[in-house]
Amino acid sequence: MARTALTREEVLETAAALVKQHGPTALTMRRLAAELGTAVTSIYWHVGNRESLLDALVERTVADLAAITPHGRTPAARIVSVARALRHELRARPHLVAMVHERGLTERMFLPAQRALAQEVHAAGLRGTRAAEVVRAVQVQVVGHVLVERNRERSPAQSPAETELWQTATTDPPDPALTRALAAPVDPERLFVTSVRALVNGLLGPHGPTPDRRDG
Amino acid sequence: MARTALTREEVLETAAALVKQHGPTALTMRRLAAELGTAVTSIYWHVGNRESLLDALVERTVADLAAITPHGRTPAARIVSVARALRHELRARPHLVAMVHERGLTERMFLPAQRALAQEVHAAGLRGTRAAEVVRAVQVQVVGHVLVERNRERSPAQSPAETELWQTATTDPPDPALTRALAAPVDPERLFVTSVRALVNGLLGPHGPTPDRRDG
DNA sequence: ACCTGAACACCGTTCAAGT
DNA sequence: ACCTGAACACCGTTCAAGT
Repeated sequence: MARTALTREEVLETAAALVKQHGPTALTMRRLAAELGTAVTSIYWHVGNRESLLDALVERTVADLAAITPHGRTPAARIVSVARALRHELRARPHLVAMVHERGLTERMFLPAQRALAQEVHAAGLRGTRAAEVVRAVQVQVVGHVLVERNRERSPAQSPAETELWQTATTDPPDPALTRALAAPVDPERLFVTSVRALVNGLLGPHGPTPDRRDG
Repeated sequence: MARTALTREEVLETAAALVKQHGPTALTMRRLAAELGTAVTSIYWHVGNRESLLDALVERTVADLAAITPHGRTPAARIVSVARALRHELRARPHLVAMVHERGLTERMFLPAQRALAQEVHAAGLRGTRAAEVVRAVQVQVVGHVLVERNRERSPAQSPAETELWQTATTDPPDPALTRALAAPVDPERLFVTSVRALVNGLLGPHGPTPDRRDG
């Protein structure tokens, strides 16, 4: 009843498919073996153990991330376009990105984008440590947004809902319209673009970062 | 060999201690039982199962989060102070915060801070949906930073290091000082304050959010 | 070089039985 | 009302044995 020879590539492919469809918890060695039609222990010969199998999947994801090219006229617009593209790519593979994050390889994954951002910040006239700060601020902004967004999506029914919580506030709200707006659902794309634009304006604009003062 | 009567409170306390010291994976029902000096199955009577035990721990963390009060003179400074305090609180209990995040209760946990931010944004003269957008942008900014920071700390030795990656760049870097700065280690506190300040300036300042245009 | 089943030490959970 | 041990169906991993 021998099947065609098992390859490391085949193991990785099937494992990746399992993760994409049902999340990382669904990737058990026994289930993977069943999917492949082999004995559980054969997998060990090809990939070592579960941990290094996951490592390999993560490595793959990092490599998969397509190169991102900026679009737009001004440096600010081009930076925002990189941020948007980045967000899009990350959201296309949530499970695998989460695994990259858990393994602390987010930095690695972001390198191509970082290069693109660096070029734009340079074009905007910033140099040295100040320029680096802008690159990093944008990078953190993007990763942070994606992580928070994903979190929000995974749990659409908060209990109690924000609405309810705001209604039970002890102090009267200063602005009913604000209260209503905070109780309403979020448009993540919109919030994302608004935030990135504000951050970039704040960093590139006349009020830019003040490297020497630390007090709030 | 009967010990004093087991209480739900005692179970939660011991479970929380285990998580704080060794992370959530260390919290197995058998280990918890050993720590408590009872049979594994006794725990089930008090907390149902592992899942609802974790739920209870998360609920506790949300409740534990101390009320945060703004400091400073201008609304912008007061917003930044809330952001810093928030970051500090979150970083004090990383494992539990991660669990709150995984369970999608980040929103809930942030409500007190959200109220404080709302008041400051109101004081800064913003109203309605625009004000709400600022509150949310700052909130995401803080959570995002904390998540990314924690990720960076958990894996101090990136392989290959950023330095190495930048050195192997195919295109010549436009700014050697920028390249050097990006290869150097990050000061997270500094990056955080710079980013929040820039975001707040960008949102409250003259270039504020433009709610109707969506193009980058 | 590659694959296998048996075995080990773990899990979370259920359940009938105790007091 | 509270606690217990036995049992079940899972894990990841090791290892001696096969070809």
